[in-house]
Amino acid sequence: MSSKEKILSAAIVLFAQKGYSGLSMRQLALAVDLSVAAIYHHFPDKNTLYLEAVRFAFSDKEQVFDQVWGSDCSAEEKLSRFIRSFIDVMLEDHDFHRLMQREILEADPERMQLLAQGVFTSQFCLLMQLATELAPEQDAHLLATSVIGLAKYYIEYQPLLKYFPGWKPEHEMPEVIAAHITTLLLNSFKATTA
Amino acid sequence: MSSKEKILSAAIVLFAQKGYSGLSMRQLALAVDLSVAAIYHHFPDKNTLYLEAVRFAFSDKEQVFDQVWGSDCSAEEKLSRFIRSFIDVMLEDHDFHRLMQREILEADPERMQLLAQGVFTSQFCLLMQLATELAPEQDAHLLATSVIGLAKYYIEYQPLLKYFPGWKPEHEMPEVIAAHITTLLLNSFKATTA
DNA sequence: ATGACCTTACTGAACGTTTGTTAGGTATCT
DNA sequence: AGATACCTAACAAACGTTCAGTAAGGTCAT
Repeated sequence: MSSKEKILSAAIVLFAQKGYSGLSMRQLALAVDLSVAAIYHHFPDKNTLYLEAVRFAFSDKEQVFDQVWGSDCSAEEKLSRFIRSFIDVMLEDHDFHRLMQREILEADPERMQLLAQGVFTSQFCLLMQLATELAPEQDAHLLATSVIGLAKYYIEYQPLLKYFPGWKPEHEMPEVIAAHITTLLLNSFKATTA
Repeated sequence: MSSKEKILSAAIVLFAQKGYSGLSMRQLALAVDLSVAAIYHHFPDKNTLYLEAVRFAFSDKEQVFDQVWGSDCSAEEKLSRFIRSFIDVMLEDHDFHRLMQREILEADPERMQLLAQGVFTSQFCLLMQLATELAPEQDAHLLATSVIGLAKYYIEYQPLLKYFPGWKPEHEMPEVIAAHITTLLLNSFKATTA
């Protein structure tokens, strides 16, 4: 792995942990065992380093779900598998998830557009297509958003949810969350088509 | 309004915008038209100022939904009203919402516990109770989470969602979002009890 | 009523540290 | 010789924090 890549992947982790202004160039330099000036040899300034780190983190997240869409099973089964894969990815790659949360918080319009069109569009379209298949007379965009929203919320708010009454350890298990969301959605679709 | 309150309410807005390390004491002092030392007269240091600001922001959010729970209508209608109120509050008090997002990102266990038990527990319990009423054989905690998760996601991810294909301006209207979520959930409940 | 005294709310200036960034120099490899 | 990858050392600016001082307001004995 080249120094530049080492810097980028360390930056992803640290920016995700501490945020843009929370991470100093010296801390990053220390983490990759280089001098500060060495970082400035590879990147013109902190801001473009951050942008490149974000782009780097998002670069290989596109084709994770190919096995889901490729499999030839029922639409219901596809939804179930997508939800499960989505939760797994988000739980696995925690840094990616937190970096994304920070980007959403920042909500810079230009970067939002880049993120949407450059990274997630194809997945979102496939999900909308699946939604249309399952509930033809409903708004596909709203439905696709609901699917992702349900899954994302369970993961993002885990640290808070565990302090609410009625919480059980199983509420943090991917298969339990996935099963709950899937049945919730499929039940809803069943009612609308009936 | 006292100087202390003026500092706190300005801090809420600015911490929500820039994050903890993104806001300097000098910037805050400038915003409230006081000297930096004046702030230190009211608060021992930046960290406790932040904590007090968070507590201040969350302090009067408890009894917003009293009219929802107080009204004597069907459980379905109550769910519909709660979702609508929840979305309205989150859209209205944007600073509160962003500050909460930042707190979740930080995910400090002690503060999560404080937030959960001190601020949101009663609302969450009422929502769980409603969920049990609507779908007795399902996990109330998971259901309550789903309700909030659906609503929150639509608001948090608005800046991103608008760049996906199939987006329409109406997807940002509170009544449209609320209606979609409500029917989605009620349909699901209908299927499970049938 | 007045001067002494304490508290409260603030100010300007400074403390030492950390920040992003750069200049100049040194190896290593083509 | 020139490009590449790195270093140490320094820069000004901004950072959180503190200190000494001041002006205003209330309290209280005289």
